[in-house]
Amino acid sequence: MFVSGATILHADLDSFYASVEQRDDPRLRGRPVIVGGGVVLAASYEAKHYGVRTAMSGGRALRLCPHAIVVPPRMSAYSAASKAVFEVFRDTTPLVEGISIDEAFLEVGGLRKIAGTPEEIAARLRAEVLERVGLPITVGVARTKFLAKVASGVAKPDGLLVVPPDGELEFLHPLPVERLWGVGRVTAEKLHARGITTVGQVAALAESTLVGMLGRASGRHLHALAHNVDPRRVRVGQRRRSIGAQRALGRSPRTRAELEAFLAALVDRVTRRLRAAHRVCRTVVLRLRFADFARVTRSHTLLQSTDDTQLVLDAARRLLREAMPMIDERGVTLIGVALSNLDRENAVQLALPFPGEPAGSLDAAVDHVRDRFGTAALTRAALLGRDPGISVPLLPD
DNA sequence: TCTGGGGTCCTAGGACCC
DNA sequence: TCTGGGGTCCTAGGACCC
Repeated sequence: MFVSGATILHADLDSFYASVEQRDDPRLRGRPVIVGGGVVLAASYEAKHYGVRTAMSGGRALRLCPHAIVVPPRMSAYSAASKAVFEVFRDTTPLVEGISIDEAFLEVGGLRKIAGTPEEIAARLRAEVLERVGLPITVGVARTKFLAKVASGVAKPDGLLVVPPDGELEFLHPLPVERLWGVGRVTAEKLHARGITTVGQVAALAESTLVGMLGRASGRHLHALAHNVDPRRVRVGQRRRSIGAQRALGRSPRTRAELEAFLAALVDRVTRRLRAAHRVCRTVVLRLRFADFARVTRSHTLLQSTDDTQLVLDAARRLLREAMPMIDERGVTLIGVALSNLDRENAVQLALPFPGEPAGSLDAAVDHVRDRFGTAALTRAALLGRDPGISVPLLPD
């Protein structure tokens, strides 16, 4: 069925973590609440009124709002609240695309006959989230995802805003460029430097001009958004593309042994999550941050996908060892591990008679590849085997 | 301002293939 | 010995989002 009109909802919980805290502790209601410690993870609207913002340092936040109440985060409570809210989403429509712990897109275009107009559905959704979970939520309704997201941002907090299809550019063009999804500090500064502050001014530029300023992808993206061109559908069942964990270390120097212990704990955490999700990874990424806040990554792609703690740890240790000179020189303040290239098998593994079972010998795997996929696949497999200690002969065509 | 933890996507160069 | 075009994969870095 072809659906037109403003049928996409963007539902976004307001100051999510802080709202959960205010819900669970009546003494916090109506008062400025900051969730976090070193940095602000979330701030209630009472705190935002004083200029407190997410990701701000705790010290600065308390200078802006000295009487704020600081509470430590309770991730399991937020996770449970998120699950309950997503249940309400899925009771509203099967077409739910989660974006993060506290926001989602909902397609409601097919529900007009049974559930009413998108605006009616959105109003009911807000009432149900409040009644069933006890949290305020803002909903933007528009014809495109991007515009629905902009609408919810403008309607916050605790609001509902519908952008009618015949009023899209009138709504969009007066807004500041920072409202565009994908425009952060760096891009905003580049635009400001050329005197561009509104979406309308961006829309007046040629795509080639924007590409010249911001690069190909960003330029095209921004050009499309400024003209409200966004053909993306609401998609269910989007899978995660990486899984990571990290730990801030403070400024005190760390020994190699301490770093290895942190690394092992991180690898244990991410591989547990990997297995719980029934996924496998092929690339292990070590993340480091130094005292001057510069960041680097070092990565290694395994010959075969795995969910094994020890194999991932071996790779992570090797990366850490190679990075030690850099760490000794600059001092490390954060260590992290990410697993990516999820569920990407390679030719050798595909060719094994029993996928997941270790090959008896690499020679056997090589024979399988040649027999079943031909020599081209074998050379590809050989490339993947450039790991130290593993040699696969490169055969001529 | 002195900074957490979890993600996504894009770019660019080198190595290699057909 | 020098020459092409189109493509994939890996690695590293960066901007951005919540």
